[in-house]
Formats: sequence, structure tokens, C-alpha cells
Amino acid sequence: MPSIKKVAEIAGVSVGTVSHVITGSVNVSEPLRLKVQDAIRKLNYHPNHVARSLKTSKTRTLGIIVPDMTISFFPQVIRGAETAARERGYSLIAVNSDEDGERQKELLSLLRSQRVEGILLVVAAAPTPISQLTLILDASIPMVCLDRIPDRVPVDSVSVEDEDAAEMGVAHLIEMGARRIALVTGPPALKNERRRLQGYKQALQKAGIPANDNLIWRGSLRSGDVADICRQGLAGLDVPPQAIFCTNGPAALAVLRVLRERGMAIPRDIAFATFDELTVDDLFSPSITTVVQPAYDIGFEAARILLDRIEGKAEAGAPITVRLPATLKIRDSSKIRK
Amino acid sequence: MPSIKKVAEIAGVSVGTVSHVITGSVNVSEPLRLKVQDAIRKLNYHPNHVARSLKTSKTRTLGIIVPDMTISFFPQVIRGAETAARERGYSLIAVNSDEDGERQKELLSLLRSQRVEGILLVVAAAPTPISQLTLILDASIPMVCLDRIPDRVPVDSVSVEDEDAAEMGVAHLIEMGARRIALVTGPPALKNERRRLQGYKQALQKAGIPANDNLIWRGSLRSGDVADICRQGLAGLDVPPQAIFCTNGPAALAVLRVLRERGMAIPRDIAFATFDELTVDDLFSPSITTVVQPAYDIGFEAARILLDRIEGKAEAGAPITVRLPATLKIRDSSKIRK
DNA sequence: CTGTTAGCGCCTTCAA
DNA sequence: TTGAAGGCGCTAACAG
Repeated sequence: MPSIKKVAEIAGVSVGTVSHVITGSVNVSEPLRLKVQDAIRKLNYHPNHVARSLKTSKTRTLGIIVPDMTISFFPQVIRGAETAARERGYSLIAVNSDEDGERQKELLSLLRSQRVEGILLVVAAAPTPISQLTLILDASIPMVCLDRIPDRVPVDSVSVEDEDAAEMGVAHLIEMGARRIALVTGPPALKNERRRLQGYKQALQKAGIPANDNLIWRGSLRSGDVADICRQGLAGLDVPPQAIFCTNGPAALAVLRVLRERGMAIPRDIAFATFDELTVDDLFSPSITTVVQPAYDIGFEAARILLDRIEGKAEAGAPITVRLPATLKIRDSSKIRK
Repeated sequence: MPSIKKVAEIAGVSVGTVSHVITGSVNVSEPLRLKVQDAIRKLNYHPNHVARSLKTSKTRTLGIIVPDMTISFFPQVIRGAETAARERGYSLIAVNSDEDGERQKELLSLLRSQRVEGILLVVAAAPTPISQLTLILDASIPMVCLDRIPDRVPVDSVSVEDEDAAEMGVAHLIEMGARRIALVTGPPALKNERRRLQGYKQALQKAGIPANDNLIWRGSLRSGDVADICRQGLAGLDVPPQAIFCTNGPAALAVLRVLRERGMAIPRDIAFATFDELTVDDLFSPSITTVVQPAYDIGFEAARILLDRIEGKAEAGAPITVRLPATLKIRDSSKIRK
């Protein structure tokens, strides 16, 4: 692999001159510039970013840790972040934590060793020790949390407006005529899930419907657990609910499976709505009424903030908190037969 | 950010000694080792991979270029590759080409500048000039192509056994009683698509069904095009086909949309099967009979080969060609009403 | 405008 | 077993 020295030699100039034409930081006379560019082409030379980074102590690289990029929400987030990064000349390294706190720790460490200039983090659901995050912050490595917001850590964050989003979904079900609405949430350890629960309660309250604890089914991220909890919830009721609202996609799939196994048809026997798109478009039935999160925008916005921090364009001081609105896609699953 | 020098200072040893305990390449006495590890912890020191890479000219990093990781096939591929890489101490940088040849060229160049030790490539559908690939190969940067195999370039490759897979899907439709089976393929510029077409013909031939060119609808990767071609194909026929087989997921969605717009129900009016999962499980109807590619394994296997090349464990000489079998998931969409 | 050179942080002989 | 020192490829002063 040719080095800048080789290029200089071929072009008959000094390495300094080559460097100047590459970085464009210093003017170089037309004839020399052409000679250098020729040599570069001839050698198929690619500047060594590793060496450049060592010299400048800038890698122009960002890292993003997501739980699992086979969950369709995350690739969209990554694309958003990638686009924002690229627009400003940065690359993005995306890695998966598998919802594993230990793995997340390793990845954080790896990214630090790779000297990424900033980190985008969707915290793993496994209880993340606060120290993992403060260690990063203390080292003044810029970090923005997205989607899931950790408790009690003063860090920049971007996510959907959870409470409003959940309220919107539940209010829709109410509007469609449901009053007994069950809620299936994820682990209460996640702040977002708690806020979505809040949104649910809010919607009920505004409609003057008393909350009923038997209708609040707290799940986990494991679909087996969610299914069990759902079965129990259903079994513990004399009258089944008129509708179910799920606060996340994986839980929704588990619930749908349970409903099918019990022969309950949607929306004939029970109405249904959920966070997150479960399937493409509305080509399949039942088409599911969905609270859609702006995944791409969340990634884009988070990267934008991160880059502002890195380049010192953001005010130091209080953490930046961005909450993006969700969209309600009304489809068949919430059409209650009166 | 502390350097090895700082660690040495705190531990009261030389940088050489610190390096020795970090790499484990040279024995260091117990007491000194402990002192060093203490210092590392105290400083929250993270070895600078950038400097290490420059020194050793090994980045222990792989790159993977996919067309678009929001297409669910690709994150699985990436996960497979990531796992294989991690098992052998490598990191993986994943980037998107957006099916754009120009962008792909930039990314290749970027990865070279980042000094990745090998490249996994799913070529963009836009005609990729062969030179783009040979330029990499000529620089003896190990590269493995996956999923889509470029024509006329002697490069390692991993993909599904296209011909068998397509034949399996079509044979199934025949077995279900269809004889007039339309085929919707992607761009013929992709070798895989051509091989899938071959598989289709093979299945017909084995069943003694004459091929009919009016039933072969050659599409592109743009869903609008596919829809048009599908409409035209349907319109040009006196009798609609009894079944449609699609050679890729995006095309399948376009076709389903057209069928719906024409009020043709699956499988009542027409049977249907396709490459690639369109939706999760079989929770939705019509549940689609699918030829499933081993996406994770394709990624894993490709990375394994790449690493073998990098570490000189693979025979030089002829390119390695791995073809993995697909699986047929039989669901409702292919149940022809006799 | 062009060339020279120090040094980024680390690993790896080589010597002690 | 430990330490000293060169140099990976590049950029950014600085000198000419």
C-alpha cells in the first residue's frame, strides 16, 4: 500500500506538498498540484486515515450501539444517524449489544479504544449500571442517548414523545368505542415504558374511565414472558377487554400470538393497537393500527446533536432533550364492531 | 485521554513494560504486572487502537457494504458477519450504498483509507464497473462478495443456491396444482436473478410444462417498475396465471399491491410464493409461502472466508464459492383451491 | 509557494 | 525480566 512518501517521490515533490494538495489546507501551484494528482491516480493511493488520525487526534468517526439491528426500528435509526454523520464528513460504526449490559460495556470500551469522537447509545434493557455511562461522560466523550432514556443520568437524549404517543393510541381506541382497554408494556425499568404507561392512564382519565390495575400487564423484553403475562391477564378477567394496546412491537407480536392461540379474532373479538410497525404497509390482515415512531429522524437528530457537541457548537450546560412526535396510522385492527 | 506513557509513569515502570502487559506478548513479573493493571484502572486507560494500528499495520477491522440495511435481509447478514468477526477478534464497519454505484465507489475508497483488512460486499444493483472490484483485488485487499455475485470477476463469493431455491419454490406451486405460473424477477443484470429464472424454467421442464415467455416478467429494483410490469403482464393475458412466483421480497410487495388493486385474492384467485420473508411469522394473512435464504449464515460464512484469507489460512488460487441451501416455508398463499 | 521536520501513541527489536 | 529507542504515515508549524 503506497504511502504519501511514495506519491511525493513519483510526483517529484516533497511530502509536505502532497499533504497540502490532499488536505487542501495550503495553496499549491497548478503544475505541482496536477503532478501530485497524477501520481495519486497512478499509484491508486488512498491516504492512511489511521496515520492521519494519530497525528490530528481526530478520527472523524462516530459509534452507535443498538440492542439488535435485526429489529426493524434500529436500522432506520442508524440510517438517520449515518446520513447526518456523512453530511458532516464523519463515518459511523454500528454495533449490537444484544440487550446485554456486559457486552455493552465491552463495546463502549472498544469504541473508546477506536477513538470514536462521540457515541450514540440505545441502552441495553439489562439494567445498565450508571457508572458505565458516567465513565464515558467523565472522560468528556460526547454521548447522546436515543430511544431509551436512562434514569438519573444527565445526558443528551432524543426519543419519541412517549407519553403523548401512548395517549394518542389509547385515545383512539377509546374513540372507537372501547372502554375496557388492556395495556401491555415492556419492562418498567425502562423510563420510556413507564412514560407510555403514563400516557395510557392519561388517556383513560381524560375520557373519564377509571383505571383498572387488572388491565395493566407489565411485561419484559422476552416474548415468552409477555405471552405468559398476557395469558394470565386474560385468564384473570371475567370479561375480556374490548381492546389491547401494546407499548412496543416485540410485545405486540407475542400478544397477537396469544390471541390467535385463543381463537380471538381482531378486530371482531377484540380491538388492537400498538407502538411500532409490525408488517409492511397494510397488505396483510389484520392490518394493525400503529403508533409510528420517527425512527430515522430520531437517529438523524441524535447525530446532529452529537456532532454539535463534538464541534463545540452546542451550548455547554444542561443536557439537550429532544422529544419527537409520533404518528398514528389508523388501520383495521382498531375498528370495533359496535 | 491518557497514553501509555502516563500509565508507565503512574505505575513507575517503562512504557515497554506497560506494552508488554497489555499485549501479553512478553512475560512480566507479578508485582510489576499488578502495578501496571492498577494504573490502567486508575486512569481508565484505553489503549489507542489508532496508534497500535499504525505501528502494526493491522486494524483488525472488516468492512461490509450493503445496499440498504433497512431491508430486513441485510441486518441478518451483518449480524452473521459481525459474529464471525468478533469470534476472531475483529470489528465490523457496516455501510450502505443505496444501490448507487458511485456511492459504492466512495465507500470502497473510504474503507481502504480506513485500512480495513478485508471487505464484504453486496454489489449495488446499479451496474458496477468491473474496475471498481478489480482495483480492490489488484491491491490484494481480501474481498468476499455475498448475496449478489458479480459477473466475470474471479472473487470469493457466498450466496444462496439460487437455482435450486427458485426451482424448489416453483416446483411447490406445480405440486399444488398450478401449471400456468408467472415469474416476476429483478433486473437481469444481476446474476442471481438470472439463475433464479433458470431455476424456474428447470422446475417447469421437469414437470413437462412448456415455458411461456408471456409469463416471465422481468422487473427492476424499483417497486414502481415492478408494479407496472406486473400490470402489463396481467393485461397481456387472456387467462390470468394460476400462480405467481417472485424472486425477491421488494418485488413481491409490489406484486401483492397490484393484485390487491385488481381485487385478486390470494390464494382464492391466484396462488403466490416468493423469495424472502415479507412479514413476521404467519400471524398475518394471507400468510405467504416463502423461499427463505439463510441470511445470517451467508454473512457468517462470508466473514469466515474473508478472515481465512486475511490470516492466510485459505489456499491461494481459485476463488472460493459457497452456495447455501434455502428453505421452503409452506403457508397459505400457495394453497390452490382445486 | 515549497520543503523540512517534529512528533502523534504504540509495539518491537535489541541491549542490559 | 526490564528499559531504551526507532519508526509506522501523516499533518502542521516553520523556514526558506
